[in-house]
Amino acid sequence: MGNLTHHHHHHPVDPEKFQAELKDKLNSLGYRYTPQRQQIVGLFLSEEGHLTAKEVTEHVQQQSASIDQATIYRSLEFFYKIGVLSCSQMGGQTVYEIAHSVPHHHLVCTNCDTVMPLDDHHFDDLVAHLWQDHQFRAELTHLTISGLCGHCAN
Amino acid sequence: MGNLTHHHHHHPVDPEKFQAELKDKLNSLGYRYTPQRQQIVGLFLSEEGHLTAKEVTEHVQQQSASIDQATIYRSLEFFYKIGVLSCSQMGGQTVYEIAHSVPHHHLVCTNCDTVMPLDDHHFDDLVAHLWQDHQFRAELTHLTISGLCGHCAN
DNA sequence: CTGCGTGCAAATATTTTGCAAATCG
DNA sequence: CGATTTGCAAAATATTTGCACGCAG
Repeated sequence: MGNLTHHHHHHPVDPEKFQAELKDKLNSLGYRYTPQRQQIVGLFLSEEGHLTAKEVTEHVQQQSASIDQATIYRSLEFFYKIGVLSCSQMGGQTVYEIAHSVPHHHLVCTNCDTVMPLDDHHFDDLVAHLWQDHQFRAELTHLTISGLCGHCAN
Repeated sequence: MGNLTHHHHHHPVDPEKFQAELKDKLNSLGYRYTPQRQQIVGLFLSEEGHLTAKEVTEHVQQQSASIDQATIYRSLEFFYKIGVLSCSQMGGQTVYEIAHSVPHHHLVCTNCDTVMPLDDHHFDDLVAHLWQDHQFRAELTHLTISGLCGHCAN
């Protein structure tokens, strides 16, 4: 199980603004935005990729504080439930990332482990076919497709 | 994590012939076709679906003998390596099934947990688009698509 | 008989849970 | 203050490994 590199791309969100709004959101729901939670969300904002629970733990504990594993797990689950993080399966591992409003998928290069986001619209035809041919109402969220990226395919 | 029901469809292979040929294949490679391995393969032939290591253990141990967990894990890995079983991820779980020569995928109903096989050709257009638009050479093997089956969608 | 494979037990890895103490609002 | 969260420790779950014995070929 190799460690995953991530495709960084500049995000439109301002981290500080995001965190401030998130704090308000949590507070208005009766939840708290603790330093631990801030640190975890901060990590996802700076990394802008998908991280496993283990990776989150490593990054966060290396940064400074010693946040307990259990806290990491509970926080990831918490943020997933309230829709701040999304969760998917990549190579048998559960990975989390900031939840985008637009559904998207991932292309993973089996050679260099680069992960590229893939827009949802690529699956429109497939979804239509599945409905027509199989009466199957596909819910395509966070599909992961393996293969060779342009760089490694040549 | 609900337990998975499977879509049974009659297989073109004769279980006894399959097992006999498999024995020959293993022997010619210097491997042995032990009762434990026979039982495991027999299970996959009769179930004709995907099973987790845990499910294999339950079925096999319930059948008669008490095969050790470790043996199950080692056998699944063994059969995967020599190409008799294929392996994929479904809902975060590793599942195995008899390796078919024709690549195929799965539709999983999130309501009734039914699993339906899906032919590879549905993805031809997608693969072509990924290559054209993203220079990505997709290796589509064992994709799992969630959604509602015809029965549950209505 | 030879070495591949199994059972057993223990190690390792991953995730979850109970509970008392800490702390955010 | 009071409910939410955290840390800690222990439990539950999942998978792997070492080793001596058993058995298929």
